[in-house]
Amino acid sequence: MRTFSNETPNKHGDKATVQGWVHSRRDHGGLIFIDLRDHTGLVQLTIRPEAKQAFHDAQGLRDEFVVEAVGTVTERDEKLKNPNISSGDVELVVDTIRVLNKSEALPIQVNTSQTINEDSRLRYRYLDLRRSAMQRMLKKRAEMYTVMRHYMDALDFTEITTPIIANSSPEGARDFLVPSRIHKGQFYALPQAPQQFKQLLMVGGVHRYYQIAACFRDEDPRADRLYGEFYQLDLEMSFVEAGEVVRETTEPLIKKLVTEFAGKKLLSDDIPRIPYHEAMDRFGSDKPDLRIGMELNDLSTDLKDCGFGVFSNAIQNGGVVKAIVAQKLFSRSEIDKLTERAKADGAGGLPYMTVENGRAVSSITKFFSDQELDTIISNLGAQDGDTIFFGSDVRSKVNKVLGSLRSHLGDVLDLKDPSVIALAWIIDFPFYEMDEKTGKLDFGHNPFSMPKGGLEALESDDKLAIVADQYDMVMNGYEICSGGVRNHNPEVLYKVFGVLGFDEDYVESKFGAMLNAFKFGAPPHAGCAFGVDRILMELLGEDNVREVVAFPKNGSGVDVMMQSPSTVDQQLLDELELSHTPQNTE
RNA sequence: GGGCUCGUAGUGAAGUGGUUAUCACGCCUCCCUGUCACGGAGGAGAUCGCCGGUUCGAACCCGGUCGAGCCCGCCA
Repeated sequence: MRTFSNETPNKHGDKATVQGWVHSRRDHGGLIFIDLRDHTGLVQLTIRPEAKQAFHDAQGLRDEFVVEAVGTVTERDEKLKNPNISSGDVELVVDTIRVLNKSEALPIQVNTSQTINEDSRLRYRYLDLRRSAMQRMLKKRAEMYTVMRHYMDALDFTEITTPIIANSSPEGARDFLVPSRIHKGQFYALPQAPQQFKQLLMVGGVHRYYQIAACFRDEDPRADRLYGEFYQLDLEMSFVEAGEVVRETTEPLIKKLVTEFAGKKLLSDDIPRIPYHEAMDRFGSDKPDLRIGMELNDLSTDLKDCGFGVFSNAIQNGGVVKAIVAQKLFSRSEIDKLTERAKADGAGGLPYMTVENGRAVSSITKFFSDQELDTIISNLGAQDGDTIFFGSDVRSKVNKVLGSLRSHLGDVLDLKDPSVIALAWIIDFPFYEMDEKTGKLDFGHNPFSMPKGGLEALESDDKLAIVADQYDMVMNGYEICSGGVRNHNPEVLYKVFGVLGFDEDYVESKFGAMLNAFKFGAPPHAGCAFGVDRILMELLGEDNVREVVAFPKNGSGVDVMMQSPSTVDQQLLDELELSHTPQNTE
């Protein structure tokens, strides 16, 4: 029993039984219309007074009552057809109606197009999910999973689930801990990623592994980052090099998702590989949105002797002067707002020039020679009607400020075409990075990646020059995939941690299983993991990941519907020998 | 932990110092035989997040607090 689905069209004169929710009721006194909704959409029920009992019953119906109606499918008169719903050519003239369940007045309306506060939507997510947009989203996620599974299966990948109750890992994000009842004082942890398990599968002779894996991280969320748990298409391959993962396995899949699954256009069919440092220099970001032009240009050489102290001093102190060109003249107040943003990112200010009649116009042009001004315009290729924004400081700060400004201007100038997907690989990440505050060396990215050059590279003096055999994919400014050629050599793994001052005992205590495994014939292997929530968000044109998840936590890590986290029974705490300091007990 | 923005009937919004806080949707009652966001008449529903202060007078100004969203930190 179902409503009017596209697969089984109902014809004029058919008897039909339909079940669903009352989407809206239009009571004309002597004639009642009900829009009945189920997962396939809407159908109009027409209840005439001749069907005496049904008419009486229909008068008592309210929004979101669950009902079953029996009647006759009837072709509507031409002028009564409703092109807005798929079953709009017909209606069900009802004989009998049965209320399967009633509904109280709703806290949030299902049949409305007005925006509803996210807090209310999440509190009543089961009502929110009844809305067609959310139904569509759930279907699309399932469809995406199917595309992924078919693709991986066809490439001889084996789907293997790895433990959810696992071990705390010392590097990376904050863990969710799970206390052990049997082993007092000890803890499991929910995995941040199946990283170690999948590498152990490679050692275990699994040729190609994948799973759509739940990952758990206790870090503060963002619009593009869920709190607590998220899903990755996690894959790993043995006896391969980077190219086989990147070109032969993941690129065809992601292109298929962009074009066939999402119906969007690729900015370019060839997916560029951009070294990390080049990305930072050109875009001020390691996850650039390539739909936006406006690359960062280095003017340090041209302006090192200029009369503008802010610039020349920055350059003399080892910094840089860079600029981006926006194709718009901004108002004073717009400039002020942009300046505020730049300052929030750490800039001292936001110098700018406009281009009018081929000449630079600005309150600061007086500090520059005519030749310098001409050089600025010609090197940037700036045209009349453009605004040039400058950044001057140490390279990393200029990149950050102008990179952030570039992305923002991409929104302001409407340069992010939602029908276009721009992909890029960012490669050659620094293996180690210097913490600017503490001056200490730390991992730049994934410590399990193979350093390019292996043991030899690790012994070089310039640790910051060591590059990881690692590749991240960027989609429209979001990191959607991270992968690498793994370090399968125990000697190199000891050394990787040794550079940071960790001795062999430490490495063995934290990664003993993997180290041991690598001593028994670990095959070379490589892989990656796609963030499926983020991919779905971008492919569905959403700007918040919570929109593509059935039951997300809110921005404070709270499930306002289920009211988790929550306190637990004392007995449970006693069994685990856990105690806690009570918060104010109201 | 920090910054910015916000908090007004069930929902979404208006109201920037002055009688009884406005509107739309929803809800309740009545009328209505072709609507599809049906229409019409009437009605109920708000301690303006909470606490304190300034003022003759506060939804509005100030301080604090709680909650939400976005961002920074954080996210190998």
